[in-house]
Amino acid sequence: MTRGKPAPASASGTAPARAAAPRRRRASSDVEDAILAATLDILDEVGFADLTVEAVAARSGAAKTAVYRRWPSKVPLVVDALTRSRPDWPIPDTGDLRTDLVSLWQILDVPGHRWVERILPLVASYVGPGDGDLASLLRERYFEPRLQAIRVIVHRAAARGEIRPDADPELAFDLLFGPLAYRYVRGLPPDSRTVNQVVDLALEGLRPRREQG
Amino acid sequence: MTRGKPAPASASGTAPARAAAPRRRRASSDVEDAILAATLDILDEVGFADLTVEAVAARSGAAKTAVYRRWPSKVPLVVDALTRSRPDWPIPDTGDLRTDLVSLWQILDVPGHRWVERILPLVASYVGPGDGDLASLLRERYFEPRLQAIRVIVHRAAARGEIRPDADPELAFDLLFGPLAYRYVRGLPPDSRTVNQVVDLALEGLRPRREQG
Amino acid sequence: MTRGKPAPASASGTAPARAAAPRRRRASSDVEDAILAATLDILDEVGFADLTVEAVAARSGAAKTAVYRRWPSKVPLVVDALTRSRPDWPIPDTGDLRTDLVSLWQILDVPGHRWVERILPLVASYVGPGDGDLASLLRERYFEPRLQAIRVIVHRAAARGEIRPDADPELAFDLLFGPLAYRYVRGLPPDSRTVNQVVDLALEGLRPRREQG
Amino acid sequence: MTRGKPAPASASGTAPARAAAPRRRRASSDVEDAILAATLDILDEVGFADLTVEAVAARSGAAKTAVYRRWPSKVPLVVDALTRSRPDWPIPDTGDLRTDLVSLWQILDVPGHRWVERILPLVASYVGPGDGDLASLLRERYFEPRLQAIRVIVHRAAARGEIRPDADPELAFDLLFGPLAYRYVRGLPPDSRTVNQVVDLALEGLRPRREQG
DNA sequence: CCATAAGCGAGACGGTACGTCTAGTCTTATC
DNA sequence: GATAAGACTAGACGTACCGTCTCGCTTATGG
Repeated sequence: MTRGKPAPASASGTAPARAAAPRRRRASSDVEDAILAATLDILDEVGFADLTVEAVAARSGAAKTAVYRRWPSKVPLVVDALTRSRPDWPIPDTGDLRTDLVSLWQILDVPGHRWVERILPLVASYVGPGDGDLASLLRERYFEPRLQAIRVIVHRAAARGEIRPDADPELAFDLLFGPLAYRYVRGLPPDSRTVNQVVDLALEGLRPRREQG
Repeated sequence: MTRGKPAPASASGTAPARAAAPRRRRASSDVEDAILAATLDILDEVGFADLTVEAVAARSGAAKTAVYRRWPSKVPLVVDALTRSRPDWPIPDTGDLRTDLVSLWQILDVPGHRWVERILPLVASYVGPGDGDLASLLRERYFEPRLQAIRVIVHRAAARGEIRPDADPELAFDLLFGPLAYRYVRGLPPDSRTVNQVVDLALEGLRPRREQG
Repeated sequence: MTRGKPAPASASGTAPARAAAPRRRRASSDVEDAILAATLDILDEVGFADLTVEAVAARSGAAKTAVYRRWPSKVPLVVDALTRSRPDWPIPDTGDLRTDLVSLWQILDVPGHRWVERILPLVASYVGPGDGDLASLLRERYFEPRLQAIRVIVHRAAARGEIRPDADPELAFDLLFGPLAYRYVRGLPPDSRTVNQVVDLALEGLRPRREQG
Repeated sequence: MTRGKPAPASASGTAPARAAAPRRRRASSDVEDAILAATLDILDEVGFADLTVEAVAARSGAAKTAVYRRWPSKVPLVVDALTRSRPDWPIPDTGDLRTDLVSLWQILDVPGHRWVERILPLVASYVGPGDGDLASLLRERYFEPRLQAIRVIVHRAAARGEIRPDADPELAFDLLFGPLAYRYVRGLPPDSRTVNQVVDLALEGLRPRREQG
């Protein structure tokens, strides 16, 4: 038999009798925005592990169907929500490589940025090699903009003669973001002093100054 | 938690941009016929319980809207589909009451008739006392023609002196169709032998012959 | 990725530290009884078509899992609920066939009997030929006891010489229950007058009285 | 609503009547070993996200109870399984800091080592600040041995005069493991060339060669 | 004869319920 | 007393349809 509420069973089918129900329907992009906003809210409140699609739907006022129509499951939804907005942060250009790198991290790792730097690496670790499309999305929306910022910063520094011309920005990227992300993993979130130290080491290495003389 | 494909990232949605096929539109009666035909097809294939309006729309090539514009729900749709055609079957007139009744059943309960006698009683049981209009439709289109046939047959038999003049055709109707419909309910569809026996009993009762001598 | 609430994450696994939750668990047969009772309640309230497994679980205080562990879906559940109790009604023995048959129907079709005679034929019509086990259950629990009652009544009547000795009880069964069930289908529930008429006709047929003289 | 198989009609339930197999009982440590072994097997097969306690119990032949008696949930179980064995790997001592660091990573990140370096950082990211005991376990069993190895290596290098005496081993640790773990997160597992480059950069920084001349 | 309104296919919308899966708890009977 | 087995409550999962509602197009109709 039928699920849901049955029809009012009005006649055989001769009388149309539109009863003019008050239910409203939102535009598609409104629904999408509401879902993504609810996702970010819930991420903030309970974290990634305890976020459920059910709760996202309820919070956003959308039907579960509306969520699943757009995202096949939780991980792509969260990735999309966290990386939706175009990167609008500026690439630091202070004239000094060290200051640029410190500034970049400070710009990115802020509460107002929804803790993206904190949550997304965790989410990323759920993406296996089989999820090609999702991996691409992550690369394009998350890693690539950050990598690009490093490229610009490193390129400028090389132009200034601060570093050797053939320095690899991708390694610089890993060397900056890797240790700081690792600090979150270790349960010791990096403070500004740590960021400075990491940048220093990334820049200067462990060798004593005396060898350089 | 499985991963899965990411959203197509539908670009916020300014341009709907339906390009697609050159949509055709059919005449209203064509749509109606297609829907009813699809309903009967699907009834044959999966039965009443598993028939869905969604499938009817898909099969008929109509939009769900087009179905709901005409019928408020599944039950009225099925009733309409099953009883649409005017009763074009002949009322048997063999000169013998017993033969008339057996013939009547044989005329009605044929595969080509879409098993109406089998399915419709089930559908009818879904119609509650609150569904006045639908109940009326059922009565007019299904029960009344059959009852009328019995009336004619019984009247002729009474005129021939085969039965007592005050015999109630409505009871005769229940007494013929009831047991045979019940056989379907019991999972033991009546064969022609059973039909004969039912008619015999309906006609002669259980009394021993000796009382009649 | 875990579903549901995460563990309180107490320690590594050295400390069990059971927090002594107040949740209680019931014995298996209690759960079964609660589910069946809830099923009957809901059947009474909303009818078969609108009964949902979800509601049964909620009403009974059981988890949906507990329902599905025992019954694969709604139809078997309802059949089981409606036919669970052993038939404890007496087989009438008034010394008169006609009175026995009328009494039998009056005994069965009572409100206190949860309208079994009304609902179960509808439910039965959902059981297809493929549902062998369910059809068997129906036969054993519903049809067979009624058929057996007819057998006893008819046998006694034959012994008394009221009817001919070779009268077929199964046909008598169809001839009594069929028309009355059909009356429900037609939306005209039988009153006691109708029951009397059906029994009379089943017994005496439509033959004119003159043959009896 | 689909039909389906009826319930086995379990006879109201007076007699439980467990016949079954003659259950054997294993020693406690056997059970523990079996559970941990099953955990590692399943981790290899389906990864952390899709590992379930249910599957671990089934694979190990233990009851779920036996698992929950020892570990409160999946994360502690996995942490325990991955870090159970005492660190038996040697701390490299080649006389060269660079070679020591490369060797250390090669020793740790081997397939036979159950991909601990790959999986555990992911698992660790599930451990929140509230999970004090679990965080301690992680630190003691995973991070501390690796940190200690770095301490030894760095200390030796400082003694040899390879690096300045006040170099911070903890930063060296983050600078070595962070970027490599980050490579897994980015979906680009580090090959030996990458390990070399990371070590080089960690050691020499981005400074132009001219300063060294 | 052309404008306009009704009806069309398409399909997303908020929902309900489905039947499945796993979590973590608790009972039972066995050893 | 600890065990294996497994039923229990709880609740999220992802799917199927429900009946409603835009949305542009197409085609009759009526001014």
